[in-house]
Amino acid sequence: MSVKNEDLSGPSADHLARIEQLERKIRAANAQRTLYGGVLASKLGMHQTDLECLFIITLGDKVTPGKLAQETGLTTGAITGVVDRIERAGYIRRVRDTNDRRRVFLEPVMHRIDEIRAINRRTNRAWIEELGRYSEAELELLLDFADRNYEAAVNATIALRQEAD
Amino acid sequence: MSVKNEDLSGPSADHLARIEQLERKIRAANAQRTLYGGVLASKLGMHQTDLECLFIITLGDKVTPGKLAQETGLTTGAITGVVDRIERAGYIRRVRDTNDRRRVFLEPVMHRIDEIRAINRRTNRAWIEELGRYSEAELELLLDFADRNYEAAVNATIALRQEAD
DNA sequence: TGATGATATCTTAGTCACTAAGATAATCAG
DNA sequence: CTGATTATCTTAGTGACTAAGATATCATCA
Repeated sequence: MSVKNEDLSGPSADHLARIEQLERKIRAANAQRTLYGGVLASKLGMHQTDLECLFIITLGDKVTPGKLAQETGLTTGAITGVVDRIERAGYIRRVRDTNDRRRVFLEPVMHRIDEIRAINRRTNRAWIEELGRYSEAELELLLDFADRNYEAAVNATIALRQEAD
Repeated sequence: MSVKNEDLSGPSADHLARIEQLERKIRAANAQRTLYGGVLASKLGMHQTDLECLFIITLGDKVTPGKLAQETGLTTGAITGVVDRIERAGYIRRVRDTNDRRRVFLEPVMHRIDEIRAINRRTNRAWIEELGRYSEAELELLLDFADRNYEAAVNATIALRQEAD
């Protein structure tokens, strides 16, 4: 990331306004993506939470119910229900860990998950094309930004949890 | 946005891999921001949905319960409950539209909302600082990207809704 | 003006995903 | 072996949500 500072008095008011605008736009985009997730879930006959959990399962390696609970902030009891429904729908399988038989791995059933990906590719065709037009350098900036945004969110969550009530 | 295409055979495999990586990171950041919203909401003694609705109310101008229902995808019945709770907590006031007395404007109580913003500023101090280091050109790119992402999400949602079941 | 349909919000009844607490079972430490 | 810890599941109860309909206001037009 390049650094610029026209003067030493910190960001200008105009600059600050743009930053706030950026935050609002990101939140608006997030909200819209969340809405899309809800529509997609109901189209698939599943709950939004379940679809989000399924996404986490497909991202991570050897995800367990406990890890799902951590990452989503849901209780382990709720996760049992989530996993039950996703498994019954055929998107994952529970596989006992042979090393530690208390644990369960949530193994994605890829050919079923590809069905969902196919829908996403179809409805996001134009967007994927737009992304393809970004240069390597631009993608680099966006990737770095997304990374920082993620880290900032993690840190903000930790900070908030630690604040005295 | 600049356009680059090293060859005419479309994006390279490497380029495509980066795009997918970008999408995953954005989703991960979103999920983490959502989680933060949940923690913040519970800290404030409110529901996550209510906090999200409050955000929409503060963004838009003269937001009505009906518009809230549209933007969130919730039923008007659910929105009545949301608005009841936010109003009872003192963050908004119901104000009847004098022109069309069926309608209700949800008027944010700014000094109460500033309390929430103060928390966000506190927990996101480092992130805000990081944002301040981006150049105007970089911010421009990020803003444009967020815009496109939002539009793409809107279009994807419409496309998905229109697909035959 | 008065009747008809459309629109905005609220109400009601019922459902089910969620939480909190605890049960179960496996692992680990001494 | 014994007690403490960890991972998952179970159970009971709650309340946010949906679906359907009530209520009130507005718009249209004969």
